[in-house]
Amino acid sequence: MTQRQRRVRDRTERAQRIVTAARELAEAEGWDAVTTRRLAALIEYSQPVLYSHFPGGKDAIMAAAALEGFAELATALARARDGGLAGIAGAYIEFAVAKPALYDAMFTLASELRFAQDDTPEVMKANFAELLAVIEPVAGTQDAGVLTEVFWSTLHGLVTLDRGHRLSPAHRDERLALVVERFGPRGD
Amino acid sequence: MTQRQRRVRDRTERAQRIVTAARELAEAEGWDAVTTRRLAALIEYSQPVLYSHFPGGKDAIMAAAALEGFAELATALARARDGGLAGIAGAYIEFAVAKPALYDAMFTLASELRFAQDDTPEVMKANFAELLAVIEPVAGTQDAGVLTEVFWSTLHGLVTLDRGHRLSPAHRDERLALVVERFGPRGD
DNA sequence: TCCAGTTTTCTAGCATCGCTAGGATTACTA
DNA sequence: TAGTAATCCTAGCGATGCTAGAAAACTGGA
Repeated sequence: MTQRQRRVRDRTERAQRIVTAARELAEAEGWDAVTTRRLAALIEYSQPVLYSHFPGGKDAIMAAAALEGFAELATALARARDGGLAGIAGAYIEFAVAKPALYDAMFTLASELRFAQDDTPEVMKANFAELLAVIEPVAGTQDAGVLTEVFWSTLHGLVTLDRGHRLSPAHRDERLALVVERFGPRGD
Repeated sequence: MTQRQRRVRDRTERAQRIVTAARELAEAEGWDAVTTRRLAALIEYSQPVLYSHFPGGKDAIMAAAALEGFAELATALARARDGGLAGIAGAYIEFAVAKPALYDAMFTLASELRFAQDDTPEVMKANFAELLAVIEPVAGTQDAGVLTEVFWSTLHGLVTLDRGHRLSPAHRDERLALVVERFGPRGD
């Protein structure tokens, strides 16, 4: 029986190696360079092995990578909770800059993952909860949930537009300061 | 000589037909369905003809479509200038909802077009100018240019996250109202 | 009107992609 | 050790973007 346990352990290890290889390759050369053939070569197995682990194919591998990303982003945000608005906004942007391919998998290329659904994984909701925890104290009379959605949208927009060379690189810090000021407690 | 003129006119007309066909197909079935073979069939010419018009291939065709999009967005924003923050924000989101594939070509799939460069087309700058014109009166002591970048990021984030089913569909109007309130003139 | 020369267009094919069927190999069971 | 079951690989399918070289159409001067 212990042999059977070793076999399933080997399988999960290999699944992890696939996702890790995909992430590294994506960060190094972009998701377009992540082909099933290159992945198979990296883990030193043939192509169909990938499909025994991820029946959904390449999309499923990207979704698995994205799920890891959500978990990592959630812990990064939790660590920055004490920093208030500026802290959590900075942590969010820092994550997106440090792992751009992963961020893409999470938000722009995730055709499989859905938010605000019943089957939405907990790790995905955790990110929203972290943002909400920081927004709530400064929401005032406004709906904290909706305000969190807007706050999140601003961060996401800053990240994606900046990466697309749409924003002036010189004003990066200024933008962050403005976000903190605009989403801070109202003066009235 | 007039025959030569007719020939160049035919060529530009055909180039336009290519871009138009690409846009219609993209809005109907997404950019993945826009293949060079289907485009060639739609304009009733063979595949290589596309490359005589757009040496850059499919990416160049998407870039041409994106440029049309920037022009159309600029006029839509200009028309909404009198509506202030709420008007222009609503016009921006309405454009993105009405032409989602075009919006993707402009912002998420445009690997060729660059902002904030010397060779940035005027139509792309015009969009920023329209937003700036509305932000400027409410910027107060803050840098209007940077504030416009943040305001734009918020709109872009709302659009992309909403399309990715990341935001609650029920709160769409509430989010817009919150944006207008947060980016309006400060109360102090 | 006919015939070079130029331009335009098409046929055919290359390399690569995601993905899968079917056979071969290995490991487990009795 | 024979039979069964799980595992893996070879080979190939259809489709993609793109391109070389042949074929066709148009041009302008005898």
